[in-house]
Amino acid sequence: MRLRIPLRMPDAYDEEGGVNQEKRFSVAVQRYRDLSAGDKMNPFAEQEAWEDHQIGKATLKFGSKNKKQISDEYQFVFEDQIDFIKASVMDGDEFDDDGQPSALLESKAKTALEKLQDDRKTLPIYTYRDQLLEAVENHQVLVIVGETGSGKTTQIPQYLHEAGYTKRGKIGCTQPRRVAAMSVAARVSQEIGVKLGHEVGYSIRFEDCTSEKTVLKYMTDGMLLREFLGEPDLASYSVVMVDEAHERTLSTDILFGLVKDIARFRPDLKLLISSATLDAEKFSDYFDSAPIFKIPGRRYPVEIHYTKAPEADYLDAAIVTALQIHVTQPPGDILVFLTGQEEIETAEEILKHRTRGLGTKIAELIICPIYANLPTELQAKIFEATPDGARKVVLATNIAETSLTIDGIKYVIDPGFCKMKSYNPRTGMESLLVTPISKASAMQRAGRSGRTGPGKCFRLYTAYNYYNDLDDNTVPEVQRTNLANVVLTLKSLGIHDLLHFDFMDPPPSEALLKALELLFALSALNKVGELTKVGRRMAEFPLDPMLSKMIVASDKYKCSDEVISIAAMLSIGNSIFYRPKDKQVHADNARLNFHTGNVGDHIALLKVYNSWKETNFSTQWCYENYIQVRSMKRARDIRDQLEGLLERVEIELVSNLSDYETIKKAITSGFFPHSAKLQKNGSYRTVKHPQTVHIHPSSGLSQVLPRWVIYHELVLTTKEYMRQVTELKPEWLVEIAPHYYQMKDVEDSMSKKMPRGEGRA
DNA sequence: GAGCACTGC
Repeated sequence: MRLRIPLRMPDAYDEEGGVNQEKRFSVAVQRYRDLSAGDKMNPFAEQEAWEDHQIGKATLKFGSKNKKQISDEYQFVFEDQIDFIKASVMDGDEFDDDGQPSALLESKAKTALEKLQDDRKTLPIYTYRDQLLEAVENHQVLVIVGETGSGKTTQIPQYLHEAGYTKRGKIGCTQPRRVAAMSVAARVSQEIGVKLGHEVGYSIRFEDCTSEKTVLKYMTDGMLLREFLGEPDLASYSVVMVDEAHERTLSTDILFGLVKDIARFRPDLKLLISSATLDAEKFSDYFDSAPIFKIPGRRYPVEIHYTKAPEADYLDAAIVTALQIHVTQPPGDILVFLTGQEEIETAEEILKHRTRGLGTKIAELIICPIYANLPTELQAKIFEATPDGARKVVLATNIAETSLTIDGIKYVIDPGFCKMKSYNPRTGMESLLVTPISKASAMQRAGRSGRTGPGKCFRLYTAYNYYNDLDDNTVPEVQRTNLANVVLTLKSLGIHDLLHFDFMDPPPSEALLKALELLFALSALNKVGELTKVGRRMAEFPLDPMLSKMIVASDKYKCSDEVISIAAMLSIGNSIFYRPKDKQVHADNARLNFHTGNVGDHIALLKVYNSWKETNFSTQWCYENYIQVRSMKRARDIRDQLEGLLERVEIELVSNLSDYETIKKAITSGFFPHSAKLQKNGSYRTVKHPQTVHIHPSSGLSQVLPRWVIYHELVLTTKEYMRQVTELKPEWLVEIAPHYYQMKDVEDSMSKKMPRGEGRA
């Protein structure tokens, strides 16, 4: 694949300054000019063909005589406008029946409502309202292809409501993201003129904004999956719409199999599968040749530019292209897709350095990094309006592909890579790899430049690369993840033959078998693969099975209070400690405070949580200890939810902070399959499926090297690492999991040969 | 003595 040559260091430009830069620009401009002037290849052809295809199909099927004029001021954004959500809720209050509405307020509300109703009629989908209702009437399952801006998400549930479908039950509409579920529900409640949470509501984790009255329910796909557990036939729903199905989230894929199944014995249930991409045929095939209903979108044209030859270093090419756009192109902000935090920081430094070298020769370039782990207050910068005469360049991860929308972007630079998680079921190891993106993803990125006006996308790869090297679609998550939790969920829905579960794209059978094997080891399944009582209790928790088992076991060890805190901290992953480049020593010292006594990483996490709690959840405390506030708040939410669930599985909330050993035994009850033993050379060997691993350097035990450890997870980075490690007494393994370990597994043959100074902490 | 794409329950 592509080679990365070392970046030219900024120093190299010190002496030559602007002159050199100008040379570079003209060369870079030429690269594109050659292409766009060339007659062999039309850089817009792909986009045009695609749009023709989209509009052509709709025209063909339904005729174009009623097609509405596209309105230029149309720019309603569905997703992730946190500011928008807040505004919407405040607008919604205008319709509140809060006692004594003034005459002025009433007339204002009426006008606003009328305007909203007028707006609804300008949406592309409005033209197809009657045909759509007819299609839903005549078919149980319908695949809907609708571009962003078609209005499908807000309008289809309303049309069905108006047509009377809510008399027989709720209409549920799933979204892959929480913010989308909230903001769409807010918008629809405004359009109908009801208070959010009454007739129109949303349901996401930690927040159920619905009531008895609710008939239009927007929700995350994961939330509908949890609802299946309490209502396996979805009896309270008359319609289920799975929106953004092309994103193929893990939950969406599981929902597909489940709704397809219940549709067979519930002929009254209507199913809408809504996707924004060209692979509608695949969805149709999966749902027994369901008809496809196409609705044209509404967006601005985007010019696509490719490089003439492959770029050896995409980061350098991206920086050059950004500067080139800045000096040659009309006003409009730039969005650059990079793979991760480190790359973004590097790009930021180089860009700053190069523009500084140019002095006043060019307009101001405002550089805005954005990635999920960037502290919230720094993220806000990308939403600030660009001052006149200046230009903004946003350096983003994939977060900007679907999760957030930035106004004013006119240019997109797409190097063609992203970081993707993969899972090896044989070793149980996860890794994050820089991988070429798919064509679908490239289209999505390009579209980010055409939201508020015509845009341009510069792809840092060739047209040949695009057509021949990129996959059509991203490998669905279900095929590259640990399935332990999926299998537990399906088992608790009474689905036994998982190897024949009707997945649209089946995961490797090895991954399913690995999950089954684990659940059996955890005593969640019996020998014939049925859920045990332990398994049913575990399924109540929205956690990975080993964490759930650890909580169930904490009942016996009388330390559920501590264990749910540890589970919450572990389940938020690797983003608790904040380690800025310029204060690494301080950050590391702060972290060491929680490791005194070599208690292990699990107990250290417990100490972090409890210390924060003692400060009454102080933000300041987090800053002082280099801890991410957002992660801690999330841990608190999860912990609260887990505490609520304890009652459901009849576990008493008991605290036993004085005895770390019992806490560690509870942890071992869930994580005994993850045990490892120290080798002579300081590495470890996993006990059950032997492989060589190491304690991650961020662990409090990385210098201590206990003889026996249990670990939370294995990750493959530069080495095979165990992340989150705690010391273990080998006899616990036989005591806690006699079905899994025998004495010979845990006999300590190396006690005589232990290196000096190492061994038990 | 390393490295944290992005969601979701």
